[in-house]
Amino acid sequence: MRETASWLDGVKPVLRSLFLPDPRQVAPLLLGKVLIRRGKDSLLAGRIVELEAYLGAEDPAAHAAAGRTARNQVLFGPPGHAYVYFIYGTHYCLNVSCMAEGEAGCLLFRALEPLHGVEEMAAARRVTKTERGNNLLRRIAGGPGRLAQALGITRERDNGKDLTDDAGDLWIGDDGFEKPKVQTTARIGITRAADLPLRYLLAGSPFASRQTENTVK
DNA sequence: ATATCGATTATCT
DNA sequence: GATAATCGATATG
Repeated sequence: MRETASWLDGVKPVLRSLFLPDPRQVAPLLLGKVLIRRGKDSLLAGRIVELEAYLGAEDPAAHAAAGRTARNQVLFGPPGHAYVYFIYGTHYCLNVSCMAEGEAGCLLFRALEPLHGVEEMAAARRVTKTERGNNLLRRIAGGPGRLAQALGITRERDNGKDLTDDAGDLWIGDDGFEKPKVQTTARIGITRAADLPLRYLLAGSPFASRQTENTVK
């Protein structure tokens, strides 16, 4: 208990105003911040090393492209809130809403560097310790579906949560990490507007979802 | 190392 | 009825 409490010393929740601009402006500011999940007796945390921007009506790849629906309504709400969707019948993905109410930009969390609660996250992911070096760590949260599973994120539990509220159980903190060098590439895994350079990486991070396709555009 | 494929369901056409 | 912002397994060089 004392262990986990002390880990959060000096970690302050980010301000909602961080999420007010266009997600393309927010992404470089959000890289290097820490995503935190609090359980009853656990603290899970990882540094944000990979994000993708999704825009509004002008972005055919965005869930908001066709306007407001039951699924995507959080995107049209105030900034700094969790939009969680279920995909391929198997995976959850976490986004944070950006821009003012009524505008639907967001950022998809694509990879974390595990920082705290590694054993618990590994167990949730069912990865074993037989692998060496960063391979195990990368398999814990190196991908949008993986990081959601590592932190136990589901739509039912987390959709709509305020990620700037450190009294909640899912929030984003600033631990004073240096301003990161940012690398930009095309987005991954989409068919529409696949060429836009809207994927943002903490440059050189070994914890990104993929090590190839990381060329600077 | 890269390529291809199946899983499995909420959501939208 | 088709699709999807993924992942892990399997096959192949």
